[in-house]
Amino acid sequence: MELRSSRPRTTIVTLSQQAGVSASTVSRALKGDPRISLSVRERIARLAVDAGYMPNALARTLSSGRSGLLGLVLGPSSNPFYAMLLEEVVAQSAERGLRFLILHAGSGPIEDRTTEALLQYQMDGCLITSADMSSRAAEICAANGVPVVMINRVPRLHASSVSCDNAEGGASIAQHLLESGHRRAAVIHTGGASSNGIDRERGFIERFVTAGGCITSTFDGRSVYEGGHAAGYEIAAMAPERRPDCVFAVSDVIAMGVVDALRKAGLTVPTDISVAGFDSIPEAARAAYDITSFEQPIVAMVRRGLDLLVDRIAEPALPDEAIILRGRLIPRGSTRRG
Amino acid sequence: MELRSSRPRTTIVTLSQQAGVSASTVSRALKGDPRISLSVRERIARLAVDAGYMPNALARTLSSGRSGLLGLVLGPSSNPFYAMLLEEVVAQSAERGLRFLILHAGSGPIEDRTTEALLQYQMDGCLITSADMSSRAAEICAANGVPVVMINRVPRLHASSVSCDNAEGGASIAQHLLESGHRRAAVIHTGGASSNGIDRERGFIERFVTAGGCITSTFDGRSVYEGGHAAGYEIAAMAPERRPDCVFAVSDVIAMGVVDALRKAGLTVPTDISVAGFDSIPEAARAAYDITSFEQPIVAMVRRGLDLLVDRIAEPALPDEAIILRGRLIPRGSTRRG
DNA sequence: TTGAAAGCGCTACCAA
DNA sequence: TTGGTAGCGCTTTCAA
Repeated sequence: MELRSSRPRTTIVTLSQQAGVSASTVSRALKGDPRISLSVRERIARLAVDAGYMPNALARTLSSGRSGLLGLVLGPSSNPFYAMLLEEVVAQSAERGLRFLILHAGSGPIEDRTTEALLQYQMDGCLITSADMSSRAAEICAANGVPVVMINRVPRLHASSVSCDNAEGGASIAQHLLESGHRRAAVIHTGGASSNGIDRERGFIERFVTAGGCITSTFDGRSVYEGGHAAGYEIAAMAPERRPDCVFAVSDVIAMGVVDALRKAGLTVPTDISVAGFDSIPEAARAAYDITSFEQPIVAMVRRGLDLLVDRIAEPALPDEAIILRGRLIPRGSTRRG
Repeated sequence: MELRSSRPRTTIVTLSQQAGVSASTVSRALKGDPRISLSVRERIARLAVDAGYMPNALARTLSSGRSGLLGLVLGPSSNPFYAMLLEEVVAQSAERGLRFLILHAGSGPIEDRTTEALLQYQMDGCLITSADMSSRAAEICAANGVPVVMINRVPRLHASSVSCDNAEGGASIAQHLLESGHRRAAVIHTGGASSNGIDRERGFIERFVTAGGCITSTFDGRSVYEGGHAAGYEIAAMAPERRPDCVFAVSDVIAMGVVDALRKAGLTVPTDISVAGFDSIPEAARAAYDITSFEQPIVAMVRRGLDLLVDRIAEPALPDEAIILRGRLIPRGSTRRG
């Protein structure tokens, strides 16, 4: 029964005995209830510090119904964008006193088993930052009345979301390329059903074509460097007169693959061909790549995402909400100017 | 009191009423206790499934003393090595049914507040995968009898650890460079107190110098790309006759910065100068960099780390243990041959 | 201003 | 093979 070998932890009862008051008084005193006289409050606070008292969050959950625990589903952190998202989420949740349980990290699907296991921990809510593969988890959460918020993904059902204006982002890139004289574009999409990728592609194509450009070809970049690399090779292999004069990849990791492949095939970026990406991750911004991109406002996205979640935990009846934040075009050296 | 708006969750009591048995019987039946007759066990199992019953892990904790929760401290995931470690930890812990609470992610120090808050969740153990900045957290865990295991870091106190043979890794790199005719090396370390970085540097220098090479200079790479980049520039700016013929960076991210800086300064890698890193992250292995490196056996490291942790949770009296795994030199194109 | 008591959902001990 | 009972540590009425 007594599993922890060290001395039994100080509990609220220990304290109440030491203080010569009841447990309820200690409970109230510790959370600063003004009904408890100041002197008693102070005395108990002192005792608690001396004893190194630490309330048992799990026991509290049982009686209060709130665990203070949130679930986190993270996309493949091999994409630095998700790694950034992770750090931002952790940093901001530390400030707010929110705790995250890791539900999943990576590109694979989330097993029902995992989701259910986590539900057993009475998560108050769930944050999903993943472009794909998380519908089922969201479903399970929704079915159990656990609020779900998605960052960087527009949900198909039962969830609120925060994303940047992907279509507008794609359009900005198109605009930028058009204005600098490009007319023939290749697009590298993700292949998957990610709403992000689709919106970016759609926004790009619409604007580019409307303004008189043409799309010469599209490729499946599978959201990874290697996918972009393969597409880049194919593009480089095209006859010069049939080759596009610019490439739009729906994410920076893909764009990095494209750039490397084009260079290896002997083409110069942007002289021979321009390349643009999306996300504006630091890796793609470095001088070696210097890729024109569309920056997602990560800090604000995370802030609003946590807002949505906290609000819905406090008031479960709130309707789903979809927040779209404006991103920012960042022209860099990978796209030829005027 | 009733916070969740939806129907009250099915509990063990609900089930026991439906089944017409006691709660204890349900509890035992559900965990397959052979003392309960098979027929009853099956009937209850069916009922549980029908009702969508999900045990409350928190309540279980309260009575059993085990939360099934582990704490995770993650290094800066801007370094892909940590991102890989994260995914591997999550994947393997899913298989083992372990749950992780995020204690920290990033390069900053962990605030005591955070550690303490997490302790309130009665974590059974804590996994630290970070080269630095986590001593205090480990202390607090140790003081509360929570087993700590560190991956990729050798602890100074109260913790078990798994790491690869960093000194041997540095030595292998040195050996490789020596055998291919290099004699003048620059070393880029992390500057910090990370035992990893220090061991790698020490192992490298010892072997290199012993075999007749010389260390021309050392730089502080601060564990980041930019640090390597700055060092690379300084190296490129040296007079050719004073310049080293090879560079050893204690991590691949640093090495990538070095390569980019050298190239930008007009030098060719490896013709003019060779560069080697450590970790063998995919980003540095790509054709654009193709950096010779020393691979850490991540899968095995995580496996053994979880082993250590699980063992110590079951048996807290086990002594601390330090496991060192062998890594593997991977020669690539960034170092000149013979 | 404080205390007593009930109960959150589950486990584990002791009986039967 | 099963049931009853007593907690685990905390919160929260209801009384005093």
